[in-house]
Amino acid sequence: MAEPTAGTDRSLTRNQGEVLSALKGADKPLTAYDILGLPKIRKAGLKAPLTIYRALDKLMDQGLVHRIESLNAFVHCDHGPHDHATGFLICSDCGRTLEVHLDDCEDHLAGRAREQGFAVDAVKVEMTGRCPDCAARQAAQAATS
Amino acid sequence: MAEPTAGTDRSLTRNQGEVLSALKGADKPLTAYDILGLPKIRKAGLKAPLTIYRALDKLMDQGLVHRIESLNAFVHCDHGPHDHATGFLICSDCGRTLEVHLDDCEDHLAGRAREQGFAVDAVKVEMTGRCPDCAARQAAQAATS
DNA sequence: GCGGATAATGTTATTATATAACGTTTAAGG
DNA sequence: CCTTAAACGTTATATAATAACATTATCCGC
Ligand SMILES: [Zn+2]
Ligand SMILES: [Zn+2]
Ligand SMILES: [Zn+2]
Ligand SMILES: [Zn+2]
Repeated sequence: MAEPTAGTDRSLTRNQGEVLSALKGADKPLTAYDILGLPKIRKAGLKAPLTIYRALDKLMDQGLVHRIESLNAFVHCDHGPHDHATGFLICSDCGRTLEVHLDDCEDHLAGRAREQGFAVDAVKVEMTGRCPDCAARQAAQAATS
Repeated sequence: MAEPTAGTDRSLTRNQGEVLSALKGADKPLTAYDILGLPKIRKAGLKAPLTIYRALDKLMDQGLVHRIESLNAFVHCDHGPHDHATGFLICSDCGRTLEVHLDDCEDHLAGRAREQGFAVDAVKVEMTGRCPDCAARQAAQAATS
């Protein structure tokens, strides 16, 4: 094997491709069991949870998929390959998420950790709230009442 | 009831007190089932998962306990009642965690969200790495070999 | 192409985490 | 005392993730 460096797009296996495609086709994060339940996935012959989890693990290794901890769900990465960490905005109303770059904020956070003698490997940021669409809808409903 | 404002220390029920005490006595985050398995907890008569989860929910409402999403575990809050968000440093070696204030970094993150039209309710930050003790131990072992 | 190594997959069972449903008890307030 | 809401007990169930082990596919040097 060409021993790809982290993040390289080594060609995907069939299972990995199916799972990635499923996530790309979704408009919000899917749990492993959500994916498992998709007709396309069943038709492709993927029928055990472990099959899904294994594919997800590899996709995450390659940075093509992220895990949203607070949802136990997975989402396709819509950024290019990124070295610095990203955060997620999670709409508690519609369930959709938005990935945002952290840039210098990551350094800020890691610095706070270093003050404590802590060597940081990975930073995860998840913010819950309302997306523009849902916020607008709520405002409209409030005006009506 | 005195209708306490968020974060006030309304007196705890027996179950809540037992669970909080268990978390205070631990040196790292415990899962609900970790708590359920503690002799003290069993002796106190708490024996169903739901009993633990209910107590944890109330304790989190009061800001006395935090949930670590990436561990599915819970930890006693060792800060005073805090309005701004906090983050957690998680040692991937020993499993211990350290709570850190986010202060202005929270504003920074929320600002990033607002740029996207997103109204943020809550910010969760979890950083994985090695704590000072484990980093030192690793360094010592590396020197020996 | 052959042979050995490595990675991916299939299959079944099991563990771990969390909630639903429903009835009972407890505590507060008029 | 009576009402009401919160907390609790109990059982069953839903959801999320991994263990164990056999099998197949792929890569690579020969
Ligand atoms: Zn990404
Ligand atoms: Zn929304
Ligand atoms: Zn805290
Ligand atoms: Zn440590």
